[in-house]
Amino acid sequence: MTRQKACILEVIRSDKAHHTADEILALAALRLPGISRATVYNNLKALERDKLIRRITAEDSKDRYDGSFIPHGHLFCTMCGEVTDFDIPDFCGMLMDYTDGRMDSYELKVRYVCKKCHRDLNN
Amino acid sequence: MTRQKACILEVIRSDKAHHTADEILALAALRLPGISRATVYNNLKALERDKLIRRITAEDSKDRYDGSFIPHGHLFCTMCGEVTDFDIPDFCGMLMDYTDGRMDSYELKVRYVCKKCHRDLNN
DNA sequence: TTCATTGCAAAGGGTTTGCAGGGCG
DNA sequence: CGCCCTGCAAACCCTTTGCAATGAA
Repeated sequence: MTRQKACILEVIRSDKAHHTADEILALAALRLPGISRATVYNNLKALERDKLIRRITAEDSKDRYDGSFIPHGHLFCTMCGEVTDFDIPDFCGMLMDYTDGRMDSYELKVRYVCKKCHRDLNN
Repeated sequence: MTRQKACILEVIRSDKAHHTADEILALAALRLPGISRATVYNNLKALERDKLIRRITAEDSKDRYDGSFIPHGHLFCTMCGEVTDFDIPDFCGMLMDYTDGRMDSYELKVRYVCKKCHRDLNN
């Protein structure tokens, strides 16, 4: 665990946002000026492999990183863009059953209309 | 609807596999020799916009395309990269319940080790 | 005719890699 | 001494774009 790796992990964990590699580089550079892009990518890969962070493949082809180790999905409101965490009790267990225990991880995105926007629609 | 566009759509629909743009180019070229990479990408984008195909953002950064309209998730083998359709009975209904009927669509990716790769691991 | 579409090649953009220098056991 | 990590730059690879030629309506 080098200073760089610790810093990158800290950056990802200290913020609920799901940052891109580039954003992580910029944030890490505030504390460790001179940290290089390659180091960020190296460590993101290593941290993901060690299950300390999760990679989210977004729509725009830039990967994003999530420091939460608790599996959960995301609700995307198609009207206001709000993103909410989303949990189905024992969804992991269900997927484990479906894959005969061969599941590694999952990613669930649900596009919907949030309560507030739905209410606004009916006014 | 040009010959090229029809051919690309036909290639995607005539096969359950989730092909990459490159594979689609190769398959389309069997029928329309000389079809260009740019044309394939142009049409994939147009077809996705018109909801005639679905784009799947895979782990390896190559996008894949799916001609099926029926909602379903995808299993990604972390070893061989194969992508398979995946259906949880009434998953849509379940998400509808969770969102009070406000769900629009969902995307479910499950990383796992496929049967074949799992068998190979144990030999 | 008219204008979107094609095909070619070059550019783009995120990610990965080769390699020399450095840090730590 | 050995090994892994860093940082830099160049390479990679998939995808997009600029532009002249083509073809569908």
